[in-house]
Amino acid sequence: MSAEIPKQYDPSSSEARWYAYWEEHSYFHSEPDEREPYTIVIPPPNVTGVLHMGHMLNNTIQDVLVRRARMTGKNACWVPGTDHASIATEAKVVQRLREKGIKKSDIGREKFLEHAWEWTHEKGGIILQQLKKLGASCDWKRTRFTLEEDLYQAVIDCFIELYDRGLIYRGLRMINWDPEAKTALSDEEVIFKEKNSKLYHVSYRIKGSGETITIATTRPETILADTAVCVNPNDKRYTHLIGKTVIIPMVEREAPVIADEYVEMEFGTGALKVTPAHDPNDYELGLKHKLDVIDMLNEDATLSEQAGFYIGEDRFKARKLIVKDLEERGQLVKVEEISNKIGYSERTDAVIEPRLSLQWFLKMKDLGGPALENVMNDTIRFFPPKFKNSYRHWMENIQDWCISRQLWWGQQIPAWYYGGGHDEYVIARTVDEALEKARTKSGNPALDASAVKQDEDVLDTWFSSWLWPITVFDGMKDPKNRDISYYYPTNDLVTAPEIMFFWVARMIMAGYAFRGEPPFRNVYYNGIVRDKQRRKMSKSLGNSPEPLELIAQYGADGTRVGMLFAAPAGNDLLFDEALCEQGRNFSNKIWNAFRFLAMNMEEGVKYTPDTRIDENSLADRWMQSRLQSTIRAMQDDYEKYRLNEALQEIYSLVWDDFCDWYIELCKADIPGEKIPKERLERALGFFEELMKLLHPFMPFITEEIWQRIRSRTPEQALVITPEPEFKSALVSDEDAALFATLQQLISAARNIRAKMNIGPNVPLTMLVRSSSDEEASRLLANDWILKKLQQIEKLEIGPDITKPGFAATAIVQGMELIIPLEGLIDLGKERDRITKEMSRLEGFLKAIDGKLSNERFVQNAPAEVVENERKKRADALANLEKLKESLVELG
RNA sequence: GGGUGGUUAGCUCAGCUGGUUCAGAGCACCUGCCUUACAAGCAGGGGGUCGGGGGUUCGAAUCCCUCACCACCCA
Repeated sequence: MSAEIPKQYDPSSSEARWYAYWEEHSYFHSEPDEREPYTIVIPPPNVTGVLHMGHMLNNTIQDVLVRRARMTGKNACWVPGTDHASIATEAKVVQRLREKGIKKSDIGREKFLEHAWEWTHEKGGIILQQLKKLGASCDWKRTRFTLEEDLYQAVIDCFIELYDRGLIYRGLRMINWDPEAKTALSDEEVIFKEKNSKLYHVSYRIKGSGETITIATTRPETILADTAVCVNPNDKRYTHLIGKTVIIPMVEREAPVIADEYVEMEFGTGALKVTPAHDPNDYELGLKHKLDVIDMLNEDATLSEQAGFYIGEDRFKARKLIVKDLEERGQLVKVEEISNKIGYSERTDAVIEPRLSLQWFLKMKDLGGPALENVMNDTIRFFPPKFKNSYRHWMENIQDWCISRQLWWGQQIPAWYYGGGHDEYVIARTVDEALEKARTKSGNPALDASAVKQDEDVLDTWFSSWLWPITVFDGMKDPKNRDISYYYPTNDLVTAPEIMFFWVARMIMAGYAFRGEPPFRNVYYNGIVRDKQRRKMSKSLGNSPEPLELIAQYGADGTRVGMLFAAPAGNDLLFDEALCEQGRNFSNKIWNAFRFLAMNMEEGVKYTPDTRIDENSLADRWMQSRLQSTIRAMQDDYEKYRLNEALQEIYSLVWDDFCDWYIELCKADIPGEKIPKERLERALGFFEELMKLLHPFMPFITEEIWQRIRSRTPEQALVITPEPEFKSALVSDEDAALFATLQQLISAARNIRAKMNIGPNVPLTMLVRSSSDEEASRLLANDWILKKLQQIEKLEIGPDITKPGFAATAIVQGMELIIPLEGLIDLGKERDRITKEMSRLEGFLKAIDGKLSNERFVQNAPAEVVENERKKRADALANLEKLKESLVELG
């Protein structure tokens, strides 16, 4: 097995092979059993989407959690799936049809949906295939889609249930209108962006006097729908005008001047035009002051008949036109440059138009109660907890949720109209049921099927994905089934903070509303992936690397490590390919560690990795102790969801401790000879433990090596191997300290070599003046470690070492390391080195003396602290003395 | 405008309830090395008055106030 192992690790072949092997043996599939469940539901990506960096990070984290849970003996179940992304998908289908010259309205609902399904089947699920490349250990047999039959029905059931509870109503309200997609949006789907705008000052005539009042507006075209002018009652400038009548420019309509404290006196002119149909605040004012409502916009944001002017023109065109006309009429006072926030559609990026519209709403107040309480009391924990604040803020100011969308791609609202009246509808699953209900409600038994017509609109996609943790286990259809009883509540949810309100909050509401239990126990918010300039990575900016190319270049393991290295929970990730490179380098390091051990195997000999150490070897005891401390630290990190720190722990254990020290000490004494069998087996034993700890982060290379170390049955695959147990008895601080002393002596010797230009192969004399005989004997008992890692011709350790005149010295743990420099050595350099060290110590001493000479410190600080300062002082003084001597001896 | 979080080495960050050389890690950088696996490597090294100011305390990166700046969320 020794000869053919390549010098560089090639991830491509092993990744495909091991993923296929895992799938073939169904390691990722879960069925309820007597074990404790561990469940994650994936945040469903858009069915027609492709993998981007955000998905990479999000799913890497989930995979680490799931794989780790699987290795701690839990019945791990990670449910994958996609959502139908109502607006985004419909927009794409509409566009595709347009390219073929087909208009949505021409082909009708049924045909349109055929096209949508076609598109979905064509593009759908690609993203899930991409996740496999990343190594995601999802239970693919459980893959769900929010628009498949069962989940469709679940959403309808949910709607009906909430309607029956009196939580859903149909109402005329101010909503966010997307004129591009021609649909209503929820508040959460509106993105506010800071823009440079113009503030137009327009003067309105006061009826029956020569006076005018000047208002300021950013949307002058809406003047056409003004029905009042409002001032602050405390504003002395305008008091005399309150109750008077103004003439609205252009349309010459009369409207009252009203007073309301809502108006900010400082903004603009302090006088506000009121357009109840086209601004949410104005709408509220309109209700309060019983103003007329004039709707001047069509659904595509062109001006309607109601406007009176510019009919049929786009709103932005109309804006230009009215500004010109006002100017000509002398009513445009001035134009000011300002910056303000403008709402855009999250999906189509169209400027949102506030619009009065008849829509379906869900009352949020009652649903929000338990959802708020159980996050605040940590029944559901947030990582990092700082997000609890914004969650609370949102929850406490929650508005009713507009759940209807003027789209076809989605669950059609189960409302049936039998007349034009506001109240003439029924809620029903089928046309027959609707008819029956309609007959009862209308008192007209003669109604026939042609008289009832289902609502054309569909429900917000989030109105299906808020049920996701329930519906993936068919918990709406069959609330007591085996799966939902076993897997629900799920354990962890991993998602981006951006969708905390869209999705997380609503899932929590649904969880309590339909199951009386939270949907999950913990929410881990991963950061947003940004580029080095902190810009969010996006397709449109073109600043995002292609995920699959990263995987091809650095391997899935390398890419995962690269992402996680930079991803503390809740902090944004500044992605840099160099991190993936580091991950790839780590893969290669592991590979070569294995390669080295494999090269030391004798042909035809069977090696059995051994986790029992050689009790007589300090190196073994130290490595064991380090391993155990790391196991403990990683457990702690996992509990706190500090995955990047867990990764750092194992990275450092593998690279710094195992490769740089342990393997070095394992090497055969004579170059070219093989490592003795038992020693090699112990190294392999450690190596196996490391592979277990590393597996959740780097699943592929660890499985590859695991399977190469010995041949395994499918039951012995690493993916289902229990992670190492922590055994506190095996942690030895004493061994760790002794080994650390030896490491420092070696480092000090290397330092001297480097400073003095002494090559690594030049044999040295090492003299160590210890503080006691015991210390000397402890070190001497392990002198092989020094000799193994340094070319030493003579080694002496003891309290009575005498120092030759020409020698370099270093202080290690209060001991003096002396290296005689009889050869060609630069005395000046050594003198510089010592002088530098002395001045460092003097500075240190000065700080301590400052403390100790402060009487109040000595009196008030705890005795141990004072004592410790005294000891530090004594140590520093002693070290300084030794260095002084050395300096004298150098002449 | 309201809220939240942040400002520590060139970059990204850790540093919990003040006191162990507590000023750290990784990357980058500099120097020297193809030393029995790995140059995608090995060894060694330099670098920060912890955003400014003030306060509490014997003692502050850590607690309080204030200012500046940045980011995010909400209106």
